[in-house]
Amino acid sequence: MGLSKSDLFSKEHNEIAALARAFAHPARVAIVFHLLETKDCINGELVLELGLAQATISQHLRELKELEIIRGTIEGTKMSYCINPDKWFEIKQVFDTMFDQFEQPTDGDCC
Amino acid sequence: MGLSKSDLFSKEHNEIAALARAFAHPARVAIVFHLLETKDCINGELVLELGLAQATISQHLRELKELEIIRGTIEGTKMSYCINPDKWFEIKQVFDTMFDQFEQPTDGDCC
DNA sequence: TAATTTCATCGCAATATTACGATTATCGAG
DNA sequence: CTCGATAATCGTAATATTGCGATGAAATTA
Repeated sequence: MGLSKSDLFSKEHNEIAALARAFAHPARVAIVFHLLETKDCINGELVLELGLAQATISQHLRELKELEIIRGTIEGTKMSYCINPDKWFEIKQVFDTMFDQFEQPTDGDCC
Repeated sequence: MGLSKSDLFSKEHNEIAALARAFAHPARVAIVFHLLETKDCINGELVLELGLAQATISQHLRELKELEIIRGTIEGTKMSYCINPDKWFEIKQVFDTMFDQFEQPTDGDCC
């Protein structure tokens, strides 16, 4: 069948998966990196930067926006997008916590 | 059309996306968390833990294994999986670097 | 050796994602 | 108000992902 019976999994696991999904496509990674560098951009700029159609980029932007990773404000006839600092730190926190969960197996080698 | 014209994107962006994909499904997140906690587990244990079929979990394990996030060794008729420490730290590094790329917009508010 | 246990793989169905052309809505310029 | 520019949305095709039953392979046990 299809996708994720999300009620099988804990809220935490579902949330991490949802956040990871945001970065699970190179176009969205590229968009985020572009925003990290220029801290201000428009859809059209990205259409030139990446080689994707306007509709496609708009769709990726919407996904990032729905997760509140980015914010957009209308700037005349253009749009200005930027990283949402609060969410950015929240995500960083979530992943940091996960990565720090790992303990080196001091005793023997496990496998 | 379909998926990612991965040659449109930089090697770095593709790699981040591939790593993020590993965590982009709650079942895989749950598996990783289970390994983080018990640092040793078998497929069958996970079938009880999560509510998925044996074949499904085996498939998720394979994806994690292909990315070298986990390793598995044969233990009699069972399998013993564990986190791959080297890869774990590498991934942590990749994400840390990305998250630290963000600079708070000191001057004005951008959007 | 035959039965059992455990996991991987195959093949397929169901669903999600990605991509894009076409259309629509909004704003600024003339 | 009309036109041009810009980005969101719609509809749809192509592709990827998930999930699982059935089957297969390898080791253990009886």
